Amino acid sequence: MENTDDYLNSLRHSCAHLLAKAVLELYPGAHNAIGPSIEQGFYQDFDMGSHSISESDLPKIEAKMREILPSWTHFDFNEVTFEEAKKLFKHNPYKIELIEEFSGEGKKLLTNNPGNFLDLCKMGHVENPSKELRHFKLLSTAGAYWRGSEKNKMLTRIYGTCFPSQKELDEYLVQQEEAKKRDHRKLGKELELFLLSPSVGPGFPLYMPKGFLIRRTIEQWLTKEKEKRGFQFVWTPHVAKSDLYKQSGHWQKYDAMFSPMKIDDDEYVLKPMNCPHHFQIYNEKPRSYRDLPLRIAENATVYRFEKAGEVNGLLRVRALTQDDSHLFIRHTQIASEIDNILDLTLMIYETFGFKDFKARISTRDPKSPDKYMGGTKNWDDAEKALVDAAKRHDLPHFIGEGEAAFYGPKIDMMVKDALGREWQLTTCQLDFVQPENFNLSYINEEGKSEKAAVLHVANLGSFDRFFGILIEHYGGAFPLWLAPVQLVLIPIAERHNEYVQNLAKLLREAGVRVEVDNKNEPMQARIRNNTLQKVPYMGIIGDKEVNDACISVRNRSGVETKGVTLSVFQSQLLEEIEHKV
RNA sequence: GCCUCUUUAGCUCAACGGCAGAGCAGCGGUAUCGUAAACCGUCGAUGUCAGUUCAAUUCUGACAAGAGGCUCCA
Repeated sequence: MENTDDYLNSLRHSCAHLLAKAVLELYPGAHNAIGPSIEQGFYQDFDMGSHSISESDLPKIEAKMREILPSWTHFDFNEVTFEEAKKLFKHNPYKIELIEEFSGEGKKLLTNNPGNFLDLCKMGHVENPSKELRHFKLLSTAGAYWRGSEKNKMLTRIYGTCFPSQKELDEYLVQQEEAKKRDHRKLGKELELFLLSPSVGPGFPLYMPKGFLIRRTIEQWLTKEKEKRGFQFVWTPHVAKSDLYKQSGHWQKYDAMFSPMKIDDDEYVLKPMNCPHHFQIYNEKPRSYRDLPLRIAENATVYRFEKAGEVNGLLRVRALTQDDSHLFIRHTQIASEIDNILDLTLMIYETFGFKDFKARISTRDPKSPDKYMGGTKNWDDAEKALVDAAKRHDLPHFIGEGEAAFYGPKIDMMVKDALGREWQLTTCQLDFVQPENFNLSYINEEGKSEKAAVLHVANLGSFDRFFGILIEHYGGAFPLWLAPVQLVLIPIAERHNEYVQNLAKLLREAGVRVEVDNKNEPMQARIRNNTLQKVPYMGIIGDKEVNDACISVRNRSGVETKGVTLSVFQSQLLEEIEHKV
């Protein structure tokens, strides 16, 4: 596995060099910046000088690459000195910046040359590009800031991919096309789940009846599961005084708040998070150690000023509803509470059949320890607690060094959408700072006041993003317990209507979401329509069913079961709903 | 916010510097049918605002909305 990954990386990194050469030949004056191999292919950044390129130029560039390729029989490597390197790349300001940086870090400076194109480069190439690099395709262009910083110049990035064989390349491209069909924005429209209306505003999704039914079903189920685990639910308003966020520090540190508004003589904001509200509830009376852990939960809508270019379907919105909770705990309870949170999270993921996820544990940046508040001992313990918890739960995890918030480390679950982009769902953050800011304390066994620790937890993350991911995960074919319409009854002819209506009433009373499709269309058309709507079950009713008091069942995959007894059918449905499969 | 691209009917797509065309959906009929599309009729559109032009949906610009992307560092 390791070896094939290495080879794929070499292949793609080599291909990025080929792309650089082709673009530089076609567009004199352009400079290549960096061109790494990435998970699904590679990219190469360019400063295009006075030129600009778009996706319509890709075929031309690809043709140039194929023209150059036969002359690339091997890469020549050389180690060069700082002075040599600066001389060799004097025309390219990006390479010069890299040379100076690498040299400053004491790294070796390496160049490669496949024959006619000298580039600064780390190692990792194929042996014979002319033979191995044949199965590539340029995919898209994009703007990308030099080194990812908005302060730098925006470069032109070209994305492409490369595989060892044409078959693998073709399979990848087909798979990408298939993935687009699962896009939650497309399915959301086709299945009438949610709406993004320009009149309401970008990032402010509206849930249609079917979408809201699914969301509410998840919400009700999760609320029950949390109550079983000792969470107490609250409700807090969507607007609060700015001063509240000044006290929490968000006003100073958090950049996604909407502009404040004035009410009477005070300044108010739409709430971007619920923590300070829940802290008010905690502080409403003196707390005893016997009250802890105190678990306050809220399915709370918050408002965040996400950048216009970042807003994306349901995955990044400006009005989102978190399944938020704040756990007020003693420091000795950290490990066990994190265990409980991970247990619940894994139970949720298992219920929905999520398998491809990993945990990211965000820790301090060892280079700048002064950035963090809360005491070294606390941090050491907390980071260890998170890693230990991940290990205890056999979670695939990695450390995000330097990614912790200033107030504490955290553990997040990362999942991928249909197009392979990674999103954070679950988050569990330890916090030692807000207890200081808000004096969140309790009286211990000895009658003395101690500071609580706070765990900020959102198990789904937000209902919105989770729903978006869920739509793509199921490709719109929701399991029975979530399906907005669980069963459609299709009478073959008008004379079967009465039987069907009675049956619908019966099943509805038993708790099944059932509809009757008696539109003036042939049965085949109605089967097709409901299949396209991904209704889990259709019940076909004709003379035979009416006479035998039974039902003919067809599922959305086309599997038919004829002559099913009504009582058997009903209990099968109810059982499937109960088991959430 | 920035880069590139996109915007024609509810949906999917066509055409064109000179009357905007179809399928599906909707609506009105006819047909009442055995497991993924019955038939006939009918309604309906060039994102917004400017500019160029005899003429703009088409060309140009601004705005709006949408898509992909913005360190998985030589």
